[in-house]
Amino acid sequence: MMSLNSRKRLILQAIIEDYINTAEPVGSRTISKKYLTSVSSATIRNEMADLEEMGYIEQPYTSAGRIPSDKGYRLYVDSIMNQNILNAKKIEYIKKEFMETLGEIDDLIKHASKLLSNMTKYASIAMAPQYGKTRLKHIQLIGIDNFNVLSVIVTDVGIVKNSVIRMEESLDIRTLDKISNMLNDKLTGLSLDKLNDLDISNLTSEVNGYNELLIKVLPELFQALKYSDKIEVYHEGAANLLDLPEYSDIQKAREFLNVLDEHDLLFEVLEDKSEDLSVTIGKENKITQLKNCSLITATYSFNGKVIGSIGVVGPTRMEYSRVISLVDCLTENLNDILSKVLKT
Amino acid sequence: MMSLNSRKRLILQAIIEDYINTAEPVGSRTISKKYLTSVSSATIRNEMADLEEMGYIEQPYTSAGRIPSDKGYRLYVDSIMNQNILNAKKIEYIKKEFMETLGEIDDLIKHASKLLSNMTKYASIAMAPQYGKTRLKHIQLIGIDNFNVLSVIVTDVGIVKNSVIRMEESLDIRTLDKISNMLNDKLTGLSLDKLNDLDISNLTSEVNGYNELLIKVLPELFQALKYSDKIEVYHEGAANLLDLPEYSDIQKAREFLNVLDEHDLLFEVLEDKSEDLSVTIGKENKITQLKNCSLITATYSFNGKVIGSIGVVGPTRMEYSRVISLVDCLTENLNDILSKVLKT
DNA sequence: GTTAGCACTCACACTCATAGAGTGCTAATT
DNA sequence: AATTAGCACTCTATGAGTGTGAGTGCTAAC
Repeated sequence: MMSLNSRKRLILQAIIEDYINTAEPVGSRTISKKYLTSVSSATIRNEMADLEEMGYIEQPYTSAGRIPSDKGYRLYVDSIMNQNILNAKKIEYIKKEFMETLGEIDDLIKHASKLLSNMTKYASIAMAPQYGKTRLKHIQLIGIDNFNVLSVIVTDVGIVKNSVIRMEESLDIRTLDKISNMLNDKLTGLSLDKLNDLDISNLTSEVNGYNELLIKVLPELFQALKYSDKIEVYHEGAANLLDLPEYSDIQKAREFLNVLDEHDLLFEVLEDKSEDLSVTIGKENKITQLKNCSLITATYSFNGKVIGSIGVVGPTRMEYSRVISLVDCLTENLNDILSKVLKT
Repeated sequence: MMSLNSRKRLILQAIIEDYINTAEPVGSRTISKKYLTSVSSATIRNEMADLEEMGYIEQPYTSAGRIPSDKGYRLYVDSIMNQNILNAKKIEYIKKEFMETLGEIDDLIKHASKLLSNMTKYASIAMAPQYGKTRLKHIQLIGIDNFNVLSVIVTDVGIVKNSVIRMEESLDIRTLDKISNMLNDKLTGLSLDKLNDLDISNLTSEVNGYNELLIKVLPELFQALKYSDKIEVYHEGAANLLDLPEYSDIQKAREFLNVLDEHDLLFEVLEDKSEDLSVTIGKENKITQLKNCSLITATYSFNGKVIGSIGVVGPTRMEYSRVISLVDCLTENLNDILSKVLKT
């Protein structure tokens, strides 16, 4: 019976790591010379034939070396590879970068994304906080002048969209405050998603005479909130991938870049990640255009609640160990900063 | 004496337009067959030799056809090409797309950028409104809870950054209103750029006891405003360019994509455009990495004041006429919407 | 001033041979 | 029974050599 004994695992590891470095199919001689010097290439060949039969490696064409299959990478990531230990300098660097970022969460995430692509040399993708899942903390209507009202919505993770509402009738400060207070009373603590489903008419009874604001304007505002969640997806460092031989074929490069420009697809990819850190390899991806790619994503949270995710996209021939440790360290810092910045 | 007679101009036009379509050097026979059927190829050859001597066209190598030089394109754009007339459907389409956009200016610009790259099939770049040049209309401090103050800054073109400020000391609503009012009195009408240079200490005398807010927090806030102007540069449709033969060389593609990821560079490019509509061809670009590209940009304004710009980047072999008319139509609509949405 | 004719140039596509890396199998070795 | 040496075989990548065709510049005729 053919089993995945420890030598086979060593060989698989050797193949994967060599392939990750060189992007060239790995031959038996290379392994016997560079990795398992005590064994002859003939022996390695036999083992490789077995590994191929088991589906962990494949041959691009007859009499070429072997390259890892998605299944091979999966085994590697799950139980073969060594954990990469980030050196202190890098950790320090990440910390420092984060400390220097000022501004809102959005900026923080953008910065993190840029940092990630710079450090990994792959592309990074990120979604801004999904406010839908956060709770309303404060809503305030502010009169700017006679006919313009500014609405500001604050959630437990910070500020969200806010917009200027143009009114037909003029409202004085006193009235606006009154309405604000009423809205705060009724709505604070609700998740923004719920605001959408809310029956506004319940509220109107209490503040009569300002129907325009309540019935026409607010629902629109809430709708805009929902919409804005979807478009806040970024990517950075796409150009990095063009250096890799995987994308020396323009056609492939183009296909990949197209995915990055489709915010809907990216959103889909990032949205359904619930684990802390997730590795998706090649065909495991639901998105067809990403079947040649691997994704390493992590979620970031606030108040114990996941509010978004960020990650790295690259070819399946990715430096998993290195990237995982980077993503891990980065999100740790990110979460840290978030909890500090947003602390109530 | 060699002069740029009207036949030479026709030939130059033929060369440029054929080259724009095919990306292949254009030969004398092609021109005599497709464009100037009444003249023989030999004559065309003579004229082409002249055009080359004058610097309007060049030969990639001996005995190849001719391609336009930057100088040739320049002449073409300035005084040869026919103005493209957009068909009604396209105009309608642009109008419709704009009508359906809701949300803030930023979203509007992003949408416009996307629209532009989709319609032109080149890449588009855009900068969000430069608030620095706009005037403060309203500033408001809102207490969210005991230790968090939300500051909102409204300008004459809409909303800008606003941020939650965490305070050491608790401030009640009354106090915040008092400070808000004071700030409004003093600051309304100033351009945001000026806020930075402002001597805060002037203000403190009037509201004693709240030094933390005024001296420590506000300057930081203003600083953040300045910073945020720079990073709001987008690009869309980079992948479009990969379809062009100009970028079949990965190296070139990579170089170009890098520029797009460098927000500082893009900012620089977009910032110094003051004309209504500007065409920059090849080496006319200051940015070295764009010396092979042409740029067609336009500014958008509000209240007669230019607040940002948006444009198209592509190879020098660009469909100038078509793109110019699109950019023109688009910014016209954009300005239109802006003036309606923001009308006070 | 224009055109036909012609020799010349050069990139590109194509073929073909060779080298080299790697395999799988068999037989010998441990 | 597991390992290894040896060998024939396969397939790609590389580079040289060749032919083709588009295009030119020049000259001489119209």
